[in-house]
Amino acid sequence: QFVLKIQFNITGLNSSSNVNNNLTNTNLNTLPTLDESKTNLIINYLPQAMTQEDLRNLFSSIGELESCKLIRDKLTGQSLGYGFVNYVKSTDAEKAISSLNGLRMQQKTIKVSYARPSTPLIKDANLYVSGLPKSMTQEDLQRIFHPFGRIITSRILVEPSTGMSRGVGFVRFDKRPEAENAISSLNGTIPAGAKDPVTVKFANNPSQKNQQVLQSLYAAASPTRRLAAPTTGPLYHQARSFSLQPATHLQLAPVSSDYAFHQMLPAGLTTLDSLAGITAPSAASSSCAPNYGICIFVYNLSPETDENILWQLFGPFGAVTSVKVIRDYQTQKCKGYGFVTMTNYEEAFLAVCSLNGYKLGDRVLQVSFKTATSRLK
DNA sequence: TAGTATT
Repeated sequence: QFVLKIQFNITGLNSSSNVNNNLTNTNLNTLPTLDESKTNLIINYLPQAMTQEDLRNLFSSIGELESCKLIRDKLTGQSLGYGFVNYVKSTDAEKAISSLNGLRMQQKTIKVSYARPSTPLIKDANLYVSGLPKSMTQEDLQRIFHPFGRIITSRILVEPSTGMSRGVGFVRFDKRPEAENAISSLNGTIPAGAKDPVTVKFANNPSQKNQQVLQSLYAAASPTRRLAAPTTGPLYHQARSFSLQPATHLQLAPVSSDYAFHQMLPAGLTTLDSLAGITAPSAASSSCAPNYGICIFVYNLSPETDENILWQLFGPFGAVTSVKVIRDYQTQKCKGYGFVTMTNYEEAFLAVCSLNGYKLGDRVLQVSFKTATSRLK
């Protein structure tokens, strides 16, 4: 959006050769959305379950919003844990930073800061660093990397129980070329005082993580009931035919259109609702407050189940708008069931078909569209 | 030897 507006102004300049400079500057300065540097905020480390509406509610308590967007994985619909909030007034943006940065929500501490102007150069500038001496601190890490550019974030991962360094960390640079230079200069080098060389490489991005989730779920599936992933290729086809395929057939590809989905329906059936044994409510009549969507009932979950498990199970099948683990009020342990709301009927259908009977740990899940009696089971 | 910051 930013780039387009700049080009528009350049075009304007070119098309009028006798343009008055003062007038042009005035035009630039009065375009309200041209300079978002003082109104547009990036919100990081959001809790997984936080929705765009939650984000809007929280930040609009400070002042009027021009826009609000939670960033989600394109494939799974899961929150990527960050979003953007653009205020109408820069004073409100300032207020949001001072009052909401560092706010603790669930297990996270959110970060509120000005969003950098979006350019292709700031993408993929995050480095994964391993082989660090256990004694190295975040400050040491910054000292080593700072000659190569502006560091946006850095972190050393620690063992949660002991707080000891795990010898790995991340360094995010402002610009991709800075990260590239750091790799060229630092990868394979031995830090002062250390014994072993460090490995410096680009960090995996979220879509690669999703592939890992899919693969681990697939690998964990019981031999008698393999998990089908909602993608094109052999695996997707496998889901349709409910047949077993060797694990080596696992292939991940962009989510297909549903062109072939109906091909798997038994002869004579033209709608999903008519499938025997499936009591699927229509999208319009099924809801899981407070989110509109198709609600799915998941039964036989272990007491340790948390929301992340439901996101990971259902996210690969398509857009998931909410998950809920029903917990015992006293112990806060899962009571054995939960609900998942999905946006698209066919993705929900495939998830139900694929996950019903799926072996999670030592339990066989029962997954069905939510009915009036789901809670009573 | 893996958390999640650019719409």
